[in-house]
Amino acid sequence: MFNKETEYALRGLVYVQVQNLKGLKPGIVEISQEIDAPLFYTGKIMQRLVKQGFLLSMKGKNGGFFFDEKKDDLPIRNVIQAIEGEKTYSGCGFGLKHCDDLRPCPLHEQYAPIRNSINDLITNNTVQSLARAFKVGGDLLPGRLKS
Amino acid sequence: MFNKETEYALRGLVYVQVQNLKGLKPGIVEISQEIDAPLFYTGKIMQRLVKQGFLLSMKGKNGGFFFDEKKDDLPIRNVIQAIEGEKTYSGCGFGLKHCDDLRPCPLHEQYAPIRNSINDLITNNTVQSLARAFKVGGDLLPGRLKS
DNA sequence: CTATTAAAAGACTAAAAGGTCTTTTAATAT
DNA sequence: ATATTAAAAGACCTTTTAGTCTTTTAATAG
Repeated sequence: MFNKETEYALRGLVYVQVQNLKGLKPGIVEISQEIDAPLFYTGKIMQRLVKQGFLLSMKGKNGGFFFDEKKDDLPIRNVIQAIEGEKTYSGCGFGLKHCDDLRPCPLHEQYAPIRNSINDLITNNTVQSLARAFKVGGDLLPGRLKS
Repeated sequence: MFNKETEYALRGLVYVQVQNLKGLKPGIVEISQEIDAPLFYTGKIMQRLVKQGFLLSMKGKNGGFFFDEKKDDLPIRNVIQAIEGEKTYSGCGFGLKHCDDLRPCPLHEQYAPIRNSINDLITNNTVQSLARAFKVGGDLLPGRLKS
């Protein structure tokens, strides 16, 4: 569904938020292990996300990644778009530039509602709501974010 | 939705079938122009499709690509799978290896029905049904397969 | 103040996807 | 038979995605 970078980014962000809820600021080594992603690649990705303003980080002892609690919840759509670009889930299912309700490609009628559902899904789910969803029965199952 | 090769393959196959219905066997130059794809890349892709048995071709004068009318209609799923592999539209939306109804990832409940719809779409639509769908009001609109 | 810790920066490599081009093979019209 | 046409084969190139690693910067605990 998503490319690798997006996958790692989403899993990383959700893991950070899960730990933040416990008052912890995880670092790259911990994050990469828990989300089952390559160490250095995870580092690069998390750093890009900080530069893009999705979350904060601190260097040095007791450093790590964390969310600014004053900010609104972060829809995963924002992350996906920042990584994969504007085109995501807006194009024609058949790859035609000109395809709409007036001049539909043969797949349009069937694909349009699917595309809408995907858009709803990535708009309505946030890093925070997903992190909360991992707490089934009040406790986070270990290793759940591993691929 | 699909990668470039799959897009070109599907558009190419539908174009061939549209022309076949008119008793014609288009060649690579014509196909690549009509589906708005790179000439040599289109050639390579069409040739792979022939080697995989999806359609037939003839060399030399009056040569070109065409479908074996004795064969069943070709679901686009078969083409997609041959190009993109088995994994297509079967994985977890969140990229987790272990994600099912029993141990769902936070997106599972929302993504599962979408994935099912996509699977239905690619199973039920065939190259032949799409080619017929392009004939709106009995006549094929020109340039409709251009991207 | 300094050793340690951990993120930031950025150079580099590998693999896959996307695309180009030339040469060879085969069909057929003349 | 042969010139012409068009697919087949396959070598190459470019870009993007994925991943690795080293060096630098900054925070803080002692």
